[in-house]
Amino acid sequence: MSDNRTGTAGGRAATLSDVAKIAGVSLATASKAINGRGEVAAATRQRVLEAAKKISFTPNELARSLINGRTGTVGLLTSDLEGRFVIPILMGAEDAFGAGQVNVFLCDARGDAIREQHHLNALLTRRVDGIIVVGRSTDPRPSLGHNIPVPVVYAYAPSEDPTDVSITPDNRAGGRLAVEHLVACGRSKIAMITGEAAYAAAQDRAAGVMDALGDAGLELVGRPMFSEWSEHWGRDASAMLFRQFPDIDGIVAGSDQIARGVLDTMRDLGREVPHDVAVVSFDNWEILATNSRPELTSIDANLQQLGRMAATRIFDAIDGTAATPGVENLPGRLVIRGSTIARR
Amino acid sequence: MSDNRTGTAGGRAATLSDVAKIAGVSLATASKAINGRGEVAAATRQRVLEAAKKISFTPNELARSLINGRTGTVGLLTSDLEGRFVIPILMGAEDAFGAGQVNVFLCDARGDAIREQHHLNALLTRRVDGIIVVGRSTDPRPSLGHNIPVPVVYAYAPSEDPTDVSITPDNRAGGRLAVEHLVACGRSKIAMITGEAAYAAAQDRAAGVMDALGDAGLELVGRPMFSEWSEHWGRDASAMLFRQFPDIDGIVAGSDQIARGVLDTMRDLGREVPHDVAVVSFDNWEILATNSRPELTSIDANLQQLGRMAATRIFDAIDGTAATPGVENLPGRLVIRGSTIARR
DNA sequence: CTGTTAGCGCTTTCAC
DNA sequence: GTGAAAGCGCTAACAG
Repeated sequence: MSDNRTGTAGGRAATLSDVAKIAGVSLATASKAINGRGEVAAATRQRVLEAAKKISFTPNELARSLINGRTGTVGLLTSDLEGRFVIPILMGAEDAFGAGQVNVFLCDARGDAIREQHHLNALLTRRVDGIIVVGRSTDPRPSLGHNIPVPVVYAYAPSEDPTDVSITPDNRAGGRLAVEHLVACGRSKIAMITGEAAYAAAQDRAAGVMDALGDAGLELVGRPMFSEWSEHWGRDASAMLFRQFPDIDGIVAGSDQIARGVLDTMRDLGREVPHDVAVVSFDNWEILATNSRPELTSIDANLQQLGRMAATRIFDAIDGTAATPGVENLPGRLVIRGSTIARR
Repeated sequence: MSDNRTGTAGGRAATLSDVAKIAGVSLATASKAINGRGEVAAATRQRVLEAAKKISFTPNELARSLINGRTGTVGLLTSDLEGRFVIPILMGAEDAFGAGQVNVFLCDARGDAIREQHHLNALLTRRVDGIIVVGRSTDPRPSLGHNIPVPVVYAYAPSEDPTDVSITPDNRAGGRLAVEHLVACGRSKIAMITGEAAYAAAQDRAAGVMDALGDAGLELVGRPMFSEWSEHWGRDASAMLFRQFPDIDGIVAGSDQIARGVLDTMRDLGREVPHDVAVVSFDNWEILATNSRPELTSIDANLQQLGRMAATRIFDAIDGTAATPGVENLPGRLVIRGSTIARR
């Protein structure tokens, strides 16, 4: 049953010339037959394919890559330890490339510049066709520079260098979306509880909230409350807020985690969500958003699409279609659940 | 400033023969100098290195791999969509290999056997040195078979085939750990709320709980409650449970999510945690465990170590040290927080 | 239609 | 010490 030189462990892997020998043709013909290229007689092709199957020949992509200068691999360089952003982006990229067409090297730099450099070198040495850099916040990050021989796209965290290609969520538009939805739900006393003021995401979302409130002829109740991106802060801030402004009827939470905290406090305070207070948040992290009471209306950043777009940019750049440099802002989408509109 | 053939985009990448030409030496000498091999005169080596730097030469790993038969890459084949398990495992593997030494292809099969096969082929074609298969539950999964020319290790989900090498969390030991801790905290009326009975994780943890209760001369209050792995179920089940057995003083939750639900209900019922009821759960998913009131005592599966071990097994296999086939159970560790011992 | 030949970029004997 | 030459596995002209 077992051939003397199958592809199985132990013996060296079958090569194209093994196939050619067995099929009784030349190397070139075997190559053409296997790749469906050139004009090969049907019978010959058949013979070659059979030989290949017999010794379970697997073409060596390394050798191919060496010739055509393309490896069909892409590096994903990330500092997103939790994998919360990077996984959807990776999936989007795989989708865009086509499963199995392109493979992705995932490198976790753990927020360490030296480790990042190591990984970058390794990727270049492996001759990846392109690199997607995924940051862990939407704050601009240092550019890898322009000495990189392959296209680079920055996803989630844009590059500080405006001549790089970056794609990042449009948090300002997201902020607008949140408020417009609350207003559409008949709310007019709206407050905002969000994460650390140092984060661009916090600032951008707040700016969008302000924009939309202005457009609706409303004013924010109190000031945007910036602190931790945590449930604890959501609980504490909302307690504080309602002590001062008992008539609030809508809250924009800077993240699903914060919103979870807000819901807790509403419960403690005997305020019913969404009847008394409607809550909308950001991230649409399903594990948090769909397990609360009620479930959270949240703004999804469309990360999978972000990944697809990043992959497409890489592709275009490889094909010579230079992508327009600069930061592209990808709008999010509102996912409506029970925290703004009661289920029946 | 810019050289005519730097490694920058546009011109073709610098090759070793470019370096050799500039340094005025032969290809062979340049190779030796760059790799610190053979006896090369110090002055010559210096000259070569300078030439390399000048044109920013990056060795082509493909060519090297083609020669020595090793690529320094490993495939991580997963069906864990959320990345909750796979990311720590990936990090552990990177640690074991050494950052930048080995790169990891992350392939998401999305629970689809066909996609998995595609990815597997792609990995083999790329000549990875080994494959780590990461399942999304601890239930045994189908083997990839033994026709694979590189070592394969199954992590998290073991292979159904006992002649494969698998590493999986020891959930039974985890169940013991949970009960032993509750008992140490002085609890004796212990109940269990967990996820779907069809999951090995649910069964194994329950078995461990029973073991430890027996050892302590105790009996479980009621029967283990199996259903969804969700906060909702945690809330509902605990409400039901306390209606029937009001004197429960300890609960083992099958996951942090379930525990979160339990905490919610305790709050609604006016039971204080941990004073009236102590709660211990599984997964130690920090985002859930550290944001609840009180924070959750939880059993961490040591996934990062799991990844390290998987990587080590791969290494050993590559080096010819065949790993012992079979399933290895990795014990978890108890992380104590406020849900079992009150903070002061 | 098929085979011969020349590489892709690099390492590695083995002479000099 | 250094270099010439062979070859990793494959593709791409070009002849036959």
